[in-house]
Amino acid sequence: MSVTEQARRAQIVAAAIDTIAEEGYARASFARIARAAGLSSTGLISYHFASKQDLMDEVVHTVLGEFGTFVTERMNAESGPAGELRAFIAANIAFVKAHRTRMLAALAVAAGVTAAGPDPLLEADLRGLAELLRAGQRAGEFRDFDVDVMAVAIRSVRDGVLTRLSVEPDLDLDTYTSELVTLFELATRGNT
Amino acid sequence: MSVTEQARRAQIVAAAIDTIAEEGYARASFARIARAAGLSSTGLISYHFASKQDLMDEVVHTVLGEFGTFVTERMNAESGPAGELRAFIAANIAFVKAHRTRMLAALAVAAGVTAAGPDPLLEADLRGLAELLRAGQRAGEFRDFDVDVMAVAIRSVRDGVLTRLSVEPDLDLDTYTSELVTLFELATRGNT
Amino acid sequence: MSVTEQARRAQIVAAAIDTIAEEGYARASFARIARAAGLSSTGLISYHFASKQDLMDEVVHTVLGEFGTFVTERMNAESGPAGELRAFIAANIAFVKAHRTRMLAALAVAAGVTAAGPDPLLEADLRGLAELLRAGQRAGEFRDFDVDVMAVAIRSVRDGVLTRLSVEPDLDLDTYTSELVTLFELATRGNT
Amino acid sequence: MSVTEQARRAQIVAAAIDTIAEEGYARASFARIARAAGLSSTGLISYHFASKQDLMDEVVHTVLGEFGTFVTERMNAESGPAGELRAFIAANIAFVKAHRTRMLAALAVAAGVTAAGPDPLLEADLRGLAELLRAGQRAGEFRDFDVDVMAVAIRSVRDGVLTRLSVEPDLDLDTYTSELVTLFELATRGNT
DNA sequence: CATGAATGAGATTTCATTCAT
DNA sequence: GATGAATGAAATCTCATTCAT
Repeated sequence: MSVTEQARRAQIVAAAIDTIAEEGYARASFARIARAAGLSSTGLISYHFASKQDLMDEVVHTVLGEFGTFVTERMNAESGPAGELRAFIAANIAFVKAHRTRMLAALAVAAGVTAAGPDPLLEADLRGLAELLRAGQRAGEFRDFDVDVMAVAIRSVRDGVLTRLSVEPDLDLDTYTSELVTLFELATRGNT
Repeated sequence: MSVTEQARRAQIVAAAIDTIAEEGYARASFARIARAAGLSSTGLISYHFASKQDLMDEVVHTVLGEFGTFVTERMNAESGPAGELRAFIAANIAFVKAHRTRMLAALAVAAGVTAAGPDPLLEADLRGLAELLRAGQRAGEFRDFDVDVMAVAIRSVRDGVLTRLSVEPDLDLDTYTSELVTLFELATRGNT
Repeated sequence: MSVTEQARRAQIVAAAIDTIAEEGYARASFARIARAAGLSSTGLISYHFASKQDLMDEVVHTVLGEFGTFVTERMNAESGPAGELRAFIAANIAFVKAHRTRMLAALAVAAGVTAAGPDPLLEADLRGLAELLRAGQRAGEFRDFDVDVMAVAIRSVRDGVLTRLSVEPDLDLDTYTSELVTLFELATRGNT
Repeated sequence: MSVTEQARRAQIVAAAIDTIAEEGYARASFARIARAAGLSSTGLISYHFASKQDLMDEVVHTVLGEFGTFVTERMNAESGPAGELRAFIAANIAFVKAHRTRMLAALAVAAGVTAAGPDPLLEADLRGLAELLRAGQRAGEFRDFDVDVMAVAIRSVRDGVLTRLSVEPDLDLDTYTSELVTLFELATRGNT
């Protein structure tokens, strides 16, 4: 592949990422991507990519490639699993912080997680969860963590299990239940 | 709103849920929903719902309403925040287990979480994470949890933070980093 | 199927026939057919026909249906194979005479015979053949037929064999050679 | 025109013939022809041919040139119109036998005869015609020819007249009717 | 001469929505 | 309330042709 071709592909991929991040995956049509890239025609995208799927594959590959490099570097700086896990989590968030739109675009394509507007019902749920956690802290049953972060974590895991289930339909949900109950018990319990 | 009207709306919402669950959100067009509902025209959907957004709002409202009732009932059976949290987590998964497709449909609309096929890169990531956890268990640094569940949990939280970020762009990611590092340290560390 | 629907389909089929006849099969796009039918959008064609193939199938079916009825009626008026064959040939040409464009459109779709412009080389060929036939008449070897008709017939059979060959690749061409040589010998030889 | 230029044109024409023969005229795009020719760009075709029509003209010219030479040689070996006609018919089929794809490609372009799949309606027609002929043979009205060949011949002439009509719209169809009726009467009648 | 890149028109098809009956 | 028909915009993809290098 020539250097010009590579540059064009990269330019189109970048425009696709921006478009997905700004307008959502569903609205990331060739027309919008071409406009974002300053191309004269959607035909040019078809010229460089065999299909829309091909373009989206490259979007995912590009971002997850950067992401993987970023995370791996930070994990290698640590020794021992516990340190590596700390590094993994921190690096994940650090990458998200630095490349929010890129990462959102990649997940929108690969994991089907799109940036939906704040749904009132889901927000209420989250607030209710935070209140429960705060009550637990006041009662001395929970340690002193950030209740909003914990609420997001709990709900994220719920959603993550659901998504996982669509990939692996035969998941043993009883195991998930007991494991996750234990997980958050350990993560929340007071020091007593 | 008349009884007939309510019944029709419910019928259409049910068909929409089925269609989203079976064909995915992107393919849930009025034509397919009408076919699933046994309606003779897509015009009937437009007659009963102001717009597609309106229908989708009702889809979310319906399922999350059922979900809320289900979870709240199980939480009320417990007393004390710790018990309620356990009940919350267990009830979440129990509902998912019982109403997988309904819940997937609701999340597809509300949270933009669609059932994407298993992306090779993401699967590899998950396996790598599981291996790290297993290594930590062998080294005695981690307790004896199910590594697959924990890996899903960790990644889910990463994705959840990202999604949260698109709703609340000014999230304090440094707090998230330290809180989540602590969360998973407590959740994974050995008994020593 | 409602009467309105039938009428619309018939109107679209008629417009398709006209368009194919006037502009050729290759140029008979939905846009041109819609324009010919006075429709507001190509979407209406897609609304009434599942695909372009579906429309074209109906074009063929419609015309060949009319054609079949026409020919069969005239053949039934005769008794005995020789009379029926005469009726068949005459009816064929009579139908072509009356419904030239319809028949051309049907053949364009079904048999891949499109109205090509007069190619100089093919025209020269035809003239050469006519001259040969005229020479034979002058020499008394051939009977007194219309040389242009005979030339068209001979060439048509050649093309027909070729087309047939693409449908039935294992055709026994040696049989075809001897049979056709005999056929045209009988058809052309003088009365001596 | 330089030798190189001639070679390139010939190469492209050959690739066009192959592509038309293998994929059909409608699918013989510059992209496919370039690929078949092993060219790196469709631009090269445009460089050597003024337009697609120009290329197709050369396709026809090339094949019909070879064809003409082949047929003329065999006709010259005969003396007298009747022998020449025999030679013409035999040579036509012999060329078709030897260069089926080339000839099909040329006719696809020049005469609009493309290799269409076997249309059920047309096949039924042909079988009906063959049965009529066989009935005539059994009744002693027809001589002992191959009914399939005769059926193909009769239908080919009908199609040929139709095609002819699109080139020469003022054809005298009454003459055609009587001439063709006579032609096939002579070609089919029994020896009585 | 050859190449790869670019162009813009045009293809079929799907879609949410509107409207007369 | 329900139906079928119609609308027009927008989608992806293919195409012949042009042009700078």
